[in-house]
Amino acid sequence: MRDKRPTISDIAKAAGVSTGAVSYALNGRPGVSETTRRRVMDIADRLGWVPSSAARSLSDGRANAIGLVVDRPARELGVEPFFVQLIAGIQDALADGPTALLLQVTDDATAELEAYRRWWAGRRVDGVLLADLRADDPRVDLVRELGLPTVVLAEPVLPDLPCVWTDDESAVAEVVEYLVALGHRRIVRVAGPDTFVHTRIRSKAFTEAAARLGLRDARAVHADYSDEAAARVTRRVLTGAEPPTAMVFDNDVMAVSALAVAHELGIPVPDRLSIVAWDDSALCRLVRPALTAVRRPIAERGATAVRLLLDVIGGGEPRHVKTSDPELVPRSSTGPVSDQALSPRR
Amino acid sequence: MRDKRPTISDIAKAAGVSTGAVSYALNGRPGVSETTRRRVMDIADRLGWVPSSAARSLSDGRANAIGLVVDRPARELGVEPFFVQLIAGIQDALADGPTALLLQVTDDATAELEAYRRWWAGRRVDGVLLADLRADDPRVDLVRELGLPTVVLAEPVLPDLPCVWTDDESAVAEVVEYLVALGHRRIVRVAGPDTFVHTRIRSKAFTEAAARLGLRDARAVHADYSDEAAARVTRRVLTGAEPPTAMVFDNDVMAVSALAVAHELGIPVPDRLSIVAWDDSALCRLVRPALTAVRRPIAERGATAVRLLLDVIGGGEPRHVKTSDPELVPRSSTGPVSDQALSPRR
DNA sequence: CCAGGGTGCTTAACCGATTGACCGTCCGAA
DNA sequence: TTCGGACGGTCAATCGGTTAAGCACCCTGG
Repeated sequence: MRDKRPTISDIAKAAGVSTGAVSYALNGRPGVSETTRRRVMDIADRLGWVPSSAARSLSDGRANAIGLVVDRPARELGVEPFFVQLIAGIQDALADGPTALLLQVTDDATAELEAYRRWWAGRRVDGVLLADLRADDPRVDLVRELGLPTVVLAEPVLPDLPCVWTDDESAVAEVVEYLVALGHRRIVRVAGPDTFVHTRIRSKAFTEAAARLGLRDARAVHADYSDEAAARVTRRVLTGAEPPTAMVFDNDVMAVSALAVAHELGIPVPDRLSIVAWDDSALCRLVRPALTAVRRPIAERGATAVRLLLDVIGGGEPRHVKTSDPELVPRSSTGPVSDQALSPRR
Repeated sequence: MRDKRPTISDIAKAAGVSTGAVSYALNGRPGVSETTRRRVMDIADRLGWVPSSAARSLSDGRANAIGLVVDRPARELGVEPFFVQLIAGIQDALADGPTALLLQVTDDATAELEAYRRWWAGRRVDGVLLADLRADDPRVDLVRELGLPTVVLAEPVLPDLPCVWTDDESAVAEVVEYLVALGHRRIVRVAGPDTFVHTRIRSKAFTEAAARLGLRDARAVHADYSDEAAARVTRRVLTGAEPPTAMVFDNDVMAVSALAVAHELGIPVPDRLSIVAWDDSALCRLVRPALTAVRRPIAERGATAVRLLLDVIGGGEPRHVKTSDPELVPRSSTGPVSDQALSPRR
């Protein structure tokens, strides 16, 4: 069976006009009569014509695709719903346009840089999305150097690149206030790596909120988002001197992992330990006790980022956009401080 | 700043030869001297040249991309690690080639068909991967009609399309034997929708294994992979007459959901109920008790499928490929039947 | 000395679409 | 009657590669 994907010259032949006329007709540009336009469009429809993206790219210089590189070990990826939700949101914004999503999953920062370079030089994408911004992120320099249209999923820390962000700061404050209202004073935050911009921002907000509320025993420790690291850290914290009565985790996986550790140590949740997860997910809903979590509008963020990127690609001004605010979803893993938890055990 | 992405004509100018010569040189074809070739390649390197994928596609007819449509509601997606693992495997096989992955996430079967049509007609992809095969799947007819190179992630039920599959049948048998060895006789399987080919295959294997081992009380009920449906079904089954002592779930989310239900009903796991999950994941590892699960080589399957697809695109013969076998990973959610569980409560 | 055959390169057509330049035809106005 | 536009097209260049065909040049053998 021969390839029967029609081209405009097939249409031109069928309509008895030149390919130029067909192009004008199909793109709704002046230069052809209404009669001819209708005839051409009917034929195109009948033949199931779809413009060759390669040909179009070549002549108008647009790839009609945007790129996303997910730089995270596959194992971790499977667990965390973050990227999947992000991608769902991206697709939502892309759904009825001609633009496609090019995805690369890698576990190597150099490969990520290389991907951007290849995509841009090979004209495969018109722009890219940058997730998980780090301090002094080399990707930022790269996209600047390349002149590659970019939208960054991060707080507006870069003046020249458009950022799409969620107000984590106030959410952190809200969580701390919520815990304090429940009577907690010894709160430990298990943060992600300090290299991430959002980690620093949350840390700063955490420290400030603690100071404002007069908590002297609030502190942060770092882990790498994995359940193993979280388990290690949690065990150390809970078996150390002056164990906290509440812990806040920077993702859902670590929180669930901590839940298991508490279970092993015979520490009842929430009676002697309250747990809050960052990023809500089915994971949080499904475990027992179900986890209190901060739900961020991740899909919305992806969609917003795409719209902004398409705008920038189209020549729009780069600007920062804030999404709707995170929401604290209280479930069964948080509760008032019990007398038992407050009294130092001996 | 002007666009500085170089083309072969930039290279040609710099090297003092024609673009044709440059093309021969860069593609390792005869027709240029070794000296010229080296000079051209050095210049290309220095300029950071990458071939324009559009131009290449246009002249050789290859898009250098493959497509994957994920047709699943975003909510569900976030939970199940299946697709993410699949994508990770796909990327692995794609990593050092020129081929990219085009991803579409949708929750609408018609949109999926439309995507294949558009991608193929628009020459955006050279081939596609089909996941979650259903009985009488309309996608199969479509790819046949289009002549679109395809690899199906399913048991080899289609003679003309290459399939990449995992031996679920023997895994089902293994699970049943394992449970029977622990003393279980009343086993309920909570399956996915019967429209999926793999559901039917597992169901058949389950029935056969039960018959072979003389279980009269083995039965299957259907759910839709969601935690809600699983909770509903599990509650009904566990509170009904002759509740099972073991349940096997078709994915991890449903198994975790059942764990929560058992917890609520005060049914200890594994003392009075054993639970087995299909598809291992961090979810299974992190909950307490940790779930016994059947681990399938999902990433391997994705990688194998890609290699097969690239082969088919390159003109290779379509053939069926079996991946390595699933593996039963025993954890704490399964155990011997207790006397308590066997005695009908009254 | 010349035919024959590699080398090593250039030329030009081609892939499928877009688009500026150009060109008949017809109509209305002067 | 003739000139000027508007209308409705065609033509050809262009995007960045690939590749068949052609063409100098040099070496070799007879």
